[in-house]
Amino acid sequence: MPTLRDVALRAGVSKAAASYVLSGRKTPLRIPTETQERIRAAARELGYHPNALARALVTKRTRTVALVRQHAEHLGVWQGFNDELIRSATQACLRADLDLMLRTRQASEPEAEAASLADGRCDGALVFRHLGDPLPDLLLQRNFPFVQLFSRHPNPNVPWVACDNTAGGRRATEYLLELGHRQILHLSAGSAHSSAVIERAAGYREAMSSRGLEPAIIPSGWEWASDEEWAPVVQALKSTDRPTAVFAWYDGLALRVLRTARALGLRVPEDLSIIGFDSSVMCAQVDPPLTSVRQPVDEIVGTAVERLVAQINGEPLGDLHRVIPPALDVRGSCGPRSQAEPVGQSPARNHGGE
Amino acid sequence: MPTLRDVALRAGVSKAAASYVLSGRKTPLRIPTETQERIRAAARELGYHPNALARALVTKRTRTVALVRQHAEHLGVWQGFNDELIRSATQACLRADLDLMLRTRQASEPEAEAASLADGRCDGALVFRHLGDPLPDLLLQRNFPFVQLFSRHPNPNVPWVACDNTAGGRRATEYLLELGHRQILHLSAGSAHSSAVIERAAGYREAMSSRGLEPAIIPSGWEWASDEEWAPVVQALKSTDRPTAVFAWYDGLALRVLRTARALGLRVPEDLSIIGFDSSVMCAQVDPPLTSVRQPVDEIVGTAVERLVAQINGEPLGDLHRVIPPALDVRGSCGPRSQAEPVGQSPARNHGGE
DNA sequence: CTGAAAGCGCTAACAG
DNA sequence: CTGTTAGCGCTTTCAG
Repeated sequence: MPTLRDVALRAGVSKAAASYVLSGRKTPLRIPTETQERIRAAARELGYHPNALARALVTKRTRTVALVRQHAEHLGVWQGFNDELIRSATQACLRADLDLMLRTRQASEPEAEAASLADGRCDGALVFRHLGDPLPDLLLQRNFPFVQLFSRHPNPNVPWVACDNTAGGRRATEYLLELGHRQILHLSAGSAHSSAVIERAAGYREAMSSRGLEPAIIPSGWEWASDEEWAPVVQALKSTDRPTAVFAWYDGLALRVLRTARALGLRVPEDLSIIGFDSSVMCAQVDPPLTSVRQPVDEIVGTAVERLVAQINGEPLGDLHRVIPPALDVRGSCGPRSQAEPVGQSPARNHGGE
Repeated sequence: MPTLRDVALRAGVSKAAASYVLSGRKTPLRIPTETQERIRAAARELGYHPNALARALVTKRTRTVALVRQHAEHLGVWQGFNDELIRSATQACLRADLDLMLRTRQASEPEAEAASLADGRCDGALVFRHLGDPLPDLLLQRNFPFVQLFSRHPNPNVPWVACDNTAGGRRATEYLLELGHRQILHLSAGSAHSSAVIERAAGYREAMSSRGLEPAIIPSGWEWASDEEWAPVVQALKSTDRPTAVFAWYDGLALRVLRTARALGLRVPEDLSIIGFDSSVMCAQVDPPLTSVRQPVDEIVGTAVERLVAQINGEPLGDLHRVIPPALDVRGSCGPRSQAEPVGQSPARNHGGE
């Protein structure tokens, strides 16, 4: 690989001169156009390309940011969502002229991980971690630029960009309420690993309570849960006073409810309405297409990258936290509460619910 | 950020000594355990972490590999597949103690892209590009370590790891033939952007020809195609001598066929059998679950990473090309040819196909 | 067994 | 306006 020295030698100038014209910054000194051309020609002939390591070592800039996810997520959880996250991050980085690094090497301890993030290879990080993960605080301590994605953080100094999940949960529930449903089951996560889980449930609770309805939450159930773990859901759907609608905290779960409903002989949306969250690509692929609350991933990630760049450039962020409103993508999995069971009392088939 | 000099100073030793014990390599010189401990303590107290840039500048190793995809794929094409690729690459890299870099910054020309890949930040690359992309040849010229994924390459010096797509296409077709189907439509890609497309079609042709059947291929149709572009498929399914089975070159297409079939009032698999390729996560989510040929992504990517590492370490690769056999994941979208139309002649409804 | 010194390839002061 | 010089933080050879 030819180095800057080779180019300088060939062009008959100093390394400094070559560096100036090749790195193409607002040159503080003027070099004759003729000389510039000579240098550029030499570089071209040699197939010269600057060594990014050497350059970064002195400039302290790599034009690379890291995307740090939960290690456990390597397992394939949140399938569609991860895909969208990467796609979105890729595009945002493309716009910002940044490369994206996926941190895969396992660190022994959180401290080591934080330290290694700040090892010079990346200018900053997009952090997508579980609630309670020590990384954000450690990064803050080290003064390393980062923005947390999709989740709030208890420490007010942690910058984050997230969807208004409470509003989303409320919206989903209200949509179901407007359709006449009263027995609405919410499927939440067993261990609340993100503020999203908690907030979506909170939104659900709010909407139910404001109508004087009793919230019903099954806090278990992963999409890939064993049949045993999924049993409470099956049981709920089988019971005589079963819910007429289900709001799942994310699409993967909603999809599983769809399959379970079908297996139980329940028609969707006639017998059971289902609404998910994230509005991932799969929603449009299934039958009926899944109605879902959309987290504007592109906007969230795009905003996060913008703010990360600002932070890297030392610009003040002003407000550290950014809340993006969710939207509702109505598809085909929700319908009015069954005609056979009109809103209110249904003398014929009232199983005592309400 | 504390540097090695700080650690050395604090421990009262030279930078060299500190470097030796902290980089923990098979030390060519022995340092007293007591001194070692002192150095380690100093490092710990200072929260020292080596600067990866400076280290890489001299060692010429970054323990990072790049994943280079087609730029157009930022659009969301091959949705499920991309997801699996990243997940798989992440895991393979984790095993090999490597970080994964997604090259997102757009290069003006192929030469510039090749040059920038070799800018020192990555030790090698996993290349997933369209057929005819100039990158592999350029990388070869530069002697930069890489392995191409999922596709063969006309240049025999390009190392690649791919699925036996011809066998996969044959397998899918034969499975349908065994179920009694004779009018089998193959959905291929308009512009063959990977050897996979071509080979899957070739496998289909082989299987059909060996039974003396006429291949029927619609070479258009992307999943996200406009309705106009999709029209030939709709037309084929509507025609009186419509195919009784469809083999789509990848799952996204198969899923769209499923939706189209449903819209046309065709039952799957009773009226129409559908088989896809890739066996992506979505296959299990739809109803009926999609039968699909599985490309063993983990094995392909895992092998590629292994071989990339070998190449980086300067070990000879032996055979440059690796073919991984596909598997068939039977789910619920294929059934025997309709009872109303028994294999062979169907006096009642013979539309002259065969 | 240890420590000084050279240098990886580049940028950015600073004299000429 | 140029070219020389001094590092960035680390590894590694080579005298002590």
